[in-house]
Amino acid sequence: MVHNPTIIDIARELGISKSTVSRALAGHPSVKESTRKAVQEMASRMRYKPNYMARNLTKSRSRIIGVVVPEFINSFFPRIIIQIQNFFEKERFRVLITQCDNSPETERRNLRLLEDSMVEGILISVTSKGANTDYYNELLAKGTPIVFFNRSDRSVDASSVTIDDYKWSFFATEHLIYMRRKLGQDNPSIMHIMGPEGIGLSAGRNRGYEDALVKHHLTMSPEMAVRAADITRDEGCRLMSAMLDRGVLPDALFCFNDHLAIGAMQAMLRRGIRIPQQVSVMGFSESQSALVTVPALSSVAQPLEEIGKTAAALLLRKIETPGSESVKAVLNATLNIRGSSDPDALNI
Amino acid sequence: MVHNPTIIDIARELGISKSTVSRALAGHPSVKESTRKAVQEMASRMRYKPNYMARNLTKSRSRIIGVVVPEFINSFFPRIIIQIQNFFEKERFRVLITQCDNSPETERRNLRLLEDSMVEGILISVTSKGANTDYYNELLAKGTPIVFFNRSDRSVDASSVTIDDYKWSFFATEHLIYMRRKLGQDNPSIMHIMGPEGIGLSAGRNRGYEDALVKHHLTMSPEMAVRAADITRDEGCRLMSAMLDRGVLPDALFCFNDHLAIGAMQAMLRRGIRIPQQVSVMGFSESQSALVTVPALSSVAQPLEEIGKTAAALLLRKIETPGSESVKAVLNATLNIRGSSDPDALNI
DNA sequence: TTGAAAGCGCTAACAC
DNA sequence: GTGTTAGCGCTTTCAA
Repeated sequence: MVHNPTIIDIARELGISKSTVSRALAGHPSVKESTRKAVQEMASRMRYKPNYMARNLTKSRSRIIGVVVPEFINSFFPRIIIQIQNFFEKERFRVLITQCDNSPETERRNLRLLEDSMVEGILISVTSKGANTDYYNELLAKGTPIVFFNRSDRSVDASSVTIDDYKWSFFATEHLIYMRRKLGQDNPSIMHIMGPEGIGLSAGRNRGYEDALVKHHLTMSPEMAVRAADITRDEGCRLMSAMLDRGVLPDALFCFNDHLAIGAMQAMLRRGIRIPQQVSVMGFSESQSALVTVPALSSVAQPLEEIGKTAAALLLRKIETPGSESVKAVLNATLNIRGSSDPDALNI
Repeated sequence: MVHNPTIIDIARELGISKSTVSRALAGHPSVKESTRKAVQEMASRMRYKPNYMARNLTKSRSRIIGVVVPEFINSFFPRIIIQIQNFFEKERFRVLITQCDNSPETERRNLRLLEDSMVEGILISVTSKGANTDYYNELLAKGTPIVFFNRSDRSVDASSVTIDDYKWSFFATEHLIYMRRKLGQDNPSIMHIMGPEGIGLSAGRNRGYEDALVKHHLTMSPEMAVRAADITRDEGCRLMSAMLDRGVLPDALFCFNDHLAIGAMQAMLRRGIRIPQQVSVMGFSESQSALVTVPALSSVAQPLEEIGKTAAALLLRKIETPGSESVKAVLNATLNIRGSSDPDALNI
């Protein structure tokens, strides 16, 4: 490794002191125009690069922010992360990304890694409800701001950016009811594949489903709401197959997410069940595969860009204004109606 | 922000010098057992955390390695990155991940970011052929090791981890030929949607396709090999539609990647063309959606875990043994035969 | 086995 | 305007 030039080298070369070089480089107003010019020229001539470790040490700042997500195999979190990176690149912060394979233990390890890396703030989507609440609070108490996005820990006093899962789940279910009634089924049976207990969002989405049934005076049979162990395609396939094996065919199906919905669709299509004619299907939080299935999968799309930007902006504010109050931002989602629930959209 | 305890605090508390504390914490053998114990206890009692910026400054190391990928919307790169992170977590390195939206300019910005971050090494999958060769060489000359993975810049003298795109593309094409001949078509027409010129891999995959045709004495009509502008589903759909509009229906289709293949399949299915009965389809580099399409898409699967681990290990070696020679690792891939090319696999 | 002292590269009072 | 000096928190000679 070649020795990188430092401000001392520049100073020596120019016969001035390193403080002046430092000030000149920092654009400090008290530096004479001519010397500033000279310093800058010499700096670029010597290919000088500031040593950010030294700079950060003196300022005792790291200019790093940390991100923790449950996974990044699906495009969901990566799309948000891109926004976060774009935002912080402009602010001259580095972004340290960690993912925890849906494991709360790994999430904890990741938080520790970020803490050890002296990040100035953390953006996190919680992996498992309540598992690391103590750590979030500890970090906050230490003065490290945290902003939750998508999956928040509501028991923690921090900013968050989410959508109203209850509301959109309600709308999604309502849409399914409308579609079946349009076909003349006054009392359609609506099945729901619930998300795992560990995911905080599951409860809200489940309540939305239930309340939609209540509003439309539909009977709520417990066997129609089944709990998923994870949120994969295989699990959706397994649960739907089990239901069909019991000889039950619902009129519509609302799933916690797209992967479960796609698996369930595959299980049905394999048995010759026609979608959406016999069963209307609706997923949640728009996956990449939603447009690949046949028919295309209806889903609730979240404003990923806005989530990322908003969360980043909220975090920056906390970093720059330590005492500032927390904001719970609730963004709007979109109901993307496609062929899996609406016969009129089949050609799309 | 509360003042974090430093080794000075520990030293004062114990009435010893900070050098001793430093040595005790570093596990230096010359420290008396009893003082080492005392220091460690005090350290954990005070919740001491080493300031890595200070430590790195003195050692002039960053313990950060950088990763540059073209995108991480698809699961391909994230799966590799996870391996890289796991590997380097054990080695107590932080991993700085950047993605460049398939833009060579952004790739350059990312490299600069990594350079400014004083990373000790870089793992990169090249976005656009030749665009930043000068920068790679510059970094190498400066002493920053680089390891290419998946998409390498062959003109640069550095380690790389890839698969033999030519070979697997050849096999994939051959498989299509076999399948059509099995159906009695002695001279099947095999269409190829080539990757963009900018992607270095395109050439190798294209040669594999061509040579397979040659080997099997099939005529190679230039109109059967069309160039994709990008590697998206939409582009695949567009190109296939154009082909069909010209009244041409190939017997088989080999695509640069899965997304193009899926788009092309959609274009065909929409017009009632039957896959694999009328047209056999084969993608490349296994996407998440390959199992979601109906029929499921045949594809060439790359050993993502091994790619990640190998690349990480090669980089670490370069970091630890600066002079060590470069290694061009070529890993094995797998032909995943599914319903889109093989009628016998339709039920899978 | 330990302490004193120098220094990693930079910033920021405080002088002049 | 610019130089001097004193750190930021840690490691590492060199002495003792």
